[in-house]
Amino acid sequence: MVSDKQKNILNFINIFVEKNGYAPSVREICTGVGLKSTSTVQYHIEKLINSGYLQKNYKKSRALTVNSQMSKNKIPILGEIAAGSLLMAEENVIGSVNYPHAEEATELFALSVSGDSMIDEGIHEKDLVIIDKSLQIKNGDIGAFLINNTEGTIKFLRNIEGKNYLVPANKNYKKIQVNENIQPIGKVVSLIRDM
Amino acid sequence: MVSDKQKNILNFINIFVEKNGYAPSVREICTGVGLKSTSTVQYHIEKLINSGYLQKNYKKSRALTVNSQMSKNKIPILGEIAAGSLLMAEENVIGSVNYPHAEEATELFALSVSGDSMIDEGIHEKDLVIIDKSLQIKNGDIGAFLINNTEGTIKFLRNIEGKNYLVPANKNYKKIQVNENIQPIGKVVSLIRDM
DNA sequence: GTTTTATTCGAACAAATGTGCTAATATTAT
DNA sequence: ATAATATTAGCACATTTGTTCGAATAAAAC
Repeated sequence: MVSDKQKNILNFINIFVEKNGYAPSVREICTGVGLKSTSTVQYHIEKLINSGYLQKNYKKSRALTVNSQMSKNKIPILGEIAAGSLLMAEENVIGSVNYPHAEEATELFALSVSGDSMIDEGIHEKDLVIIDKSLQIKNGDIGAFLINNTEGTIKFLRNIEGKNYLVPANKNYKKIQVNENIQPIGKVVSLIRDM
Repeated sequence: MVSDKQKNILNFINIFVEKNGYAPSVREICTGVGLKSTSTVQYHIEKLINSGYLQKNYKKSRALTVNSQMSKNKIPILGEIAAGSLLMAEENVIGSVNYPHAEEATELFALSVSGDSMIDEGIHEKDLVIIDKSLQIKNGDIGAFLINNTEGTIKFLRNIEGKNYLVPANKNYKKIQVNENIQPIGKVVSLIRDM
């Protein structure tokens, strides 16, 4: 739907806004992405608007706004992980949350905790955990895992006598040995609880 | 240092940015705050810049940025509450954190949790709790309290047989009856944990 | 190959916008 | 009252900036 050049422009705008606190002018985008004509930039901006990535205010300068889904510091909240569905599929997004530390929001998402299997670690039901897909889950880390392509869960990953286990922080639950039905999603990097 | 009109202008800019995603032009500020001359606005803008409230980029349109301390969604993190000191005194601010739900940042601040007296509620040492000074702490709420003007603490407030107690969520600690040495700071409304 | 579509450029225009200058008025200090 | 300071206004000017039109080039489809 959007070409590389358009992604390039969107990215430039994002970085510009992040750095300067206001959007670039058409001509600043020109030099920023290596284009010589303002109308070429207009052309791409219109495409980005039609694709829903940008918003504009007619005839106002620097009145570009990047739509929230792809703006920095804002990451999607996923609902229950549906069977076989792609994790980041849009139909699973039930909201979004600002997350100040996010540099690259693409690797991050939030998941609402269901169940009490991590209660002893102070992770409650309804808490929001931030998951970084780009970070490998190491021994001792808390990670998000997908079981049988059906169920999402938050657990400790622990290596015991050479074997990997998903270990809950609740005596009422048992640890599960990692097998081919369990795939890692990402490392839990943060927790947000509203009261 | 800054006059009412200048605060008025700063507030207008803040709201405008919040609403539109980009800063207002000089003439938009004119009509927004009820001034008829662009140079009057320039005059006030320069004052606000000299006072450190605003930043500007010379000859660029809509290139105003509100300095972070007074921008929305950003609230101060306080360190240990020093004896007798005013809670929000600047010397106690050790950082700041973005908090998406903040409408009026003035009533909110963040406190780093020390100790494990609320461990059974999943509130750990080093967690960041967001406190709303404008919300009264009611029976059953978790609140922040100042004891003997010296020590800050997070506890449940519970009314037992007509008397108010600060109740920890940890069997190793005892509840404390509320007396004149204990003053409420605000209600704990959120928790952030980085791992 | 031809046609269609996507992308780029150049130039010109009108509007929006920041700035500079001078003067008038209001407020405060002495 | 007088002087100093703060605030406001009006106007003109130079740039910046978004927009538009036509045409050239590149890429993709047929």
